[in-house]
Amino acid sequence: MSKEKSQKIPEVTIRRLSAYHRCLVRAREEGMKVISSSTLAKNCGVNAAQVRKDLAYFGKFGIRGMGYYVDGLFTDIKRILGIDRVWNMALFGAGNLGTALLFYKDFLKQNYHMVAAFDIDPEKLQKGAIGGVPIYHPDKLPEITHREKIDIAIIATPVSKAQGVADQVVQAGIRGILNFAPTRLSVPDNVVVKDVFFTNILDNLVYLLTASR
Amino acid sequence: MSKEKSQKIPEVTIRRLSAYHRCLVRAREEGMKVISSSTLAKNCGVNAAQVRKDLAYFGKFGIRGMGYYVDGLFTDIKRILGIDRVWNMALFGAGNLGTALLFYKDFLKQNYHMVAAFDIDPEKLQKGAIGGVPIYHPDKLPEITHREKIDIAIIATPVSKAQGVADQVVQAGIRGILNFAPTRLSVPDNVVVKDVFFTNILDNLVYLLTASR
DNA sequence: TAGATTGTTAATCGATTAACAATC
DNA sequence: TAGATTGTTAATCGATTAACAATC
Repeated sequence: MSKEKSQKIPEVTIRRLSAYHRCLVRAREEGMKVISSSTLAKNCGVNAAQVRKDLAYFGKFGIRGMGYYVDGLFTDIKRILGIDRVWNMALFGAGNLGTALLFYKDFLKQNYHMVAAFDIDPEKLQKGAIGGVPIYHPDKLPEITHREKIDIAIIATPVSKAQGVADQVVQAGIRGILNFAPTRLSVPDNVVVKDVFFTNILDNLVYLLTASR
Repeated sequence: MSKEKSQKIPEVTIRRLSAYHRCLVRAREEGMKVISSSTLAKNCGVNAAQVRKDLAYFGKFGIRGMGYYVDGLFTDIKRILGIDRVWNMALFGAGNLGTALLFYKDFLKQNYHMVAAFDIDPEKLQKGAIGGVPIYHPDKLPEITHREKIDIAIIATPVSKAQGVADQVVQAGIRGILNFAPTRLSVPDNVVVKDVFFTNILDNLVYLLTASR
């Protein structure tokens, strides 16, 4: 049973849903058939009422007195998040980080497919592919985007190139960007950007170490 | 002027402080001498009152009618975050992602020094170093931790090895962990862990694309 | 039925922001 | 002095959690 209520869903709820999903993968591997909100909460380090509240935004998934069917909840959360299908991704910038991402195995496990890489380095273009992913010159972006049905761009270029690439990506009709270049990208309202800034995360870690608790 | 009030500082405030810091780096490069809370806010995509509130947790840094000295605020934020010194890091797991991190240039720019890498692969140990960073067998962890004064462990091993490595790291006296292995680590209360889970971030992106706004 | 756990309400807690006196 | 912008208060908004009736 699921009625997606039209209501503002907090961003943190979505992040936690993703964490619950990860826990459920584990629970399935361990052969659990049913899980309670309190067990799920403990495994994810959150409050049990919060688990139930988060799920309540999207419907009723449990059985009173019993808990949640692991398989059922797993499927429902996938559907809620939109990860019950394949998402095609293209990498921009096949440097060290980019290359590592081309080889990254966890993407595939979760239905995230890396279908193309773009770089301007003639040597890399010469190779044709890295980690089994074909490399193209950015000139080919519009063509490849269409042919490979690219949904998401991963930007791993130097900062100096990132905004330009973002502009081209948006121009080609891609609406999702995962940005590793440590700079804020400006994009139209209908495009979604998620930043992964390693040094900001380290700053956060260091603050907690310095404030020492 | 700065009196660190003993008050609970929200985690989001620290994250924003890190973003302000990034903006100030840029402002300095552009030769700006003074910046107002509204300009800083606009550059970081937040509310101007929020910038002032965030700073107010730590003291008074501005001049009424004028704004903030770019250099002064830059220095103050570095001090608040604890990034006004060098932090030594060690990498665990020199696979694709790990190797990319060994070559990652932005760490150095921000006083994050990668001083050692640990791996069990004989071939890698044979090489002695990757990206200028010496590689050791984990057996040497206690010795190297002490000698190189390692503050932070970066875990980039497979999930199956991550908890074991975390245990060794904690045992060696390291109190900060940046974890790339997609699994929750259990550590003592006095140890700080920050997770970087690529697929969770993609899940989040995908939800927003699916919910389409 | 007795025991357990959900779904949901209401209370609490915390973060954001508008507004403005203070002051450069 | 007039104009500008801070630092801070108070109002608003939103998220977390305790509590419990509903119900398996």
